[in-house]
Amino acid sequence: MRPAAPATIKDVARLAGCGIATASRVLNKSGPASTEMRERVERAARDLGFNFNAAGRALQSRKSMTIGCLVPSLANPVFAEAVQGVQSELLGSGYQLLISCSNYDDDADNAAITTLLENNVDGIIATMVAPNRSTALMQTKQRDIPVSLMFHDPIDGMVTAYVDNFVAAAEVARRFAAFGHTRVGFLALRFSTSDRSRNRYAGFYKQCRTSGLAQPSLIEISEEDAHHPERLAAILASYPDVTALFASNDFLAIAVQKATRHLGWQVPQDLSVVGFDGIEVGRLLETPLSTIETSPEAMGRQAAQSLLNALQGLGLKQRPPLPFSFREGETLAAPNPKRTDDDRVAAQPSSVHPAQDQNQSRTNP
Amino acid sequence: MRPAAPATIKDVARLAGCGIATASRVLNKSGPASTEMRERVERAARDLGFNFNAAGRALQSRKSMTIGCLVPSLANPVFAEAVQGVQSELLGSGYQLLISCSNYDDDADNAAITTLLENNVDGIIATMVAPNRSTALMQTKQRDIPVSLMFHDPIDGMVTAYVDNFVAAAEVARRFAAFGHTRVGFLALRFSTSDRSRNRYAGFYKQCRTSGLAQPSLIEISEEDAHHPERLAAILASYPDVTALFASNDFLAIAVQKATRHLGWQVPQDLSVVGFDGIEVGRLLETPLSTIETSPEAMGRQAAQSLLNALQGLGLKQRPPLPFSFREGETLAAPNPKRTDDDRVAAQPSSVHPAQDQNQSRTNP
DNA sequence: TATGTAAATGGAAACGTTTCCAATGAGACA
DNA sequence: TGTCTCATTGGAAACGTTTCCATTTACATA
Repeated sequence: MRPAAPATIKDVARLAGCGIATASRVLNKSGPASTEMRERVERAARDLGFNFNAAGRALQSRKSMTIGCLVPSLANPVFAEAVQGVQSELLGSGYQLLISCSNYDDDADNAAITTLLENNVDGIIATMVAPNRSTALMQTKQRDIPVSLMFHDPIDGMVTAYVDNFVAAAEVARRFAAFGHTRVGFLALRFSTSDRSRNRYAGFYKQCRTSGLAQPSLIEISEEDAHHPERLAAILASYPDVTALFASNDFLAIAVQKATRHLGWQVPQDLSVVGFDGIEVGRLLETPLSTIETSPEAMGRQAAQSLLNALQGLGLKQRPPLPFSFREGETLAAPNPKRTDDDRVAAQPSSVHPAQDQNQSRTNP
Repeated sequence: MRPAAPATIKDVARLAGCGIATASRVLNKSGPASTEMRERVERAARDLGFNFNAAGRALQSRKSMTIGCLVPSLANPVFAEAVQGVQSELLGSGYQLLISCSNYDDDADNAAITTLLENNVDGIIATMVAPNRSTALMQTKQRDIPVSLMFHDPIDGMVTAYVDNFVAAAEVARRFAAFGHTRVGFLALRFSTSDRSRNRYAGFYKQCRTSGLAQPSLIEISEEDAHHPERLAAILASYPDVTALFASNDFLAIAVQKATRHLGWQVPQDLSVVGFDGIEVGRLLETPLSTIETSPEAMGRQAAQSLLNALQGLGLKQRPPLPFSFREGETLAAPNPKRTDDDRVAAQPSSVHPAQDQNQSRTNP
């Protein structure tokens, strides 16, 4: 037998012996109905296994009951957890989650937003490469579709769920100073395309100066470098005077720990490392990672809450930044006075990082 | 000014000076049209910034161009990566991804499937607690909606993208035997609710017997235990004769490494540990994890491919299991002959795991 | 020129829902 | 009994699209 077409509200009305309008009112509890009619309709719906057809509803009500969510990648647990947070916040709300990933690509970002818009999403939650200059995002204003960002610091009056990257990064500089470090560095992966990374550097830089540290070295590396400990080791070796490194995310910080072993350095004796994000695995390392602990899930939840409020007509309101905390870990300590720079330079591998010069760029914020 | 209602195909037709049907044919390239008409319509569409309305389309065509995806949780990178694989495979296909998470809850699983069905998804990709006895999943048959599972071994003729857990786990037993271990254990988190975990144990158990090892100890722990190294340590200490442990996933294996430090044991000298999944962070540990390496992303891709094929009317076909490999790592070695059991027992902390008895259950597959 | 064929085109129905509005009926009050 | 109210109820339009089918047009052939 061929798949029986699902029952429609018409079928329910016919079985209940009433008009379609009445059936709709009963099933939606959206209007008056006698007790008897109510019972007849509900019974009919139950008997037929009736379910609303979302398309019909969406067409008529001009609401898709769907929320679009765009993140760079789900392979990054930070974003995956955020989406998880969004998802769980949306759970009882009746809204469904439409997902898109950009793989950190600006064009893909815009294409994804456009697609979401074509799918009539009622709202959008996004983390993008450049939300401030996304043409696609402009259209949301025109169409009056609320947008709630995640991770981004506030820009252009867009509402966002975030931790204050500037302030958090400054905290790291303060800790470095407290331990007596003077030459420090900032390690970033996608510095040019990540406003978060740039804000972290800015806050770090500012506080370094305030605390009397030397201007921090900005070390930008490629994905390739990050995945090859020996390459990363060579890069690190080319900054022999840096005694503490702030990595713009935990994965980078973990990669640094791994790379230092290639150099025969000890963390934190020879090099202190602090990460950002506070991913769970950082705790499990033999030397637990010192890091800025954030809650991506909370960001997802807050973004979802803001959006739901807006969708209820309560307005889209910016909330204060989410809290972060410094997780002590064991990768931050005072610089080792016994080891001289020469010792460390001597331990450096013979192969020098080929792109070393480019990577030594020291940019001001 | 209030948000301008988006242009409809009617507007396009009017501006192009043709019938709606013609406009539709041109825009969809679904029928004949003169070159001149084609130009007029396309120009009108461009000028109006026309986009199809998904709801109207879905209603008429009875296709939502939407695929539902249900996973236990996105906080687990294994599933997050799988979804990422699904997502990227779907990218150019015109299908959108609707996401749901069950948090490993059977009822939530069924509720989620029902919701997806109500949203008229054209197909479903899922990893569930118990797909074989999901009543909601039955409905997909009735409505002729293709379903493609991920991670599950084949059951009930359902199509699934998976690695052969039984065979992969047997490989671990073989490696244990090759290194000369005789007393081994299997550590599981959600043994009773995870068919994957059970299949891994079954394969492991079988091969242990075949290779002449003692019957492996089945050690089932709670989420709580896994997060508290001292608790896990106490549990491990209660299996003093076990020299090699197969953890049913990498996180557990990493937790074990961490817990052993509480006992003063060295991995792999005092205890060999092998994980399952092959998550990236395993590589970054000071002692890189030995594990069965799989590709969740590939599973997601394959599941999506199968579904897309089915959606094109090519039929839903089971494909052979995806490959896995044994990642050497450094947490598997020969048992240390110098350390006696007594030594190790002596190192065990005084506090004994309270639920120890229950956890010592040794079940046959 | 008349006829036939194929290509191009448009009208209109249908998809499933919500909701406006008019119609019905019952009870209350004078 | 006759009006008036108010609660129920149902008809029908509208949402934006696709597609069947009929009509028109152009052109080639007899």
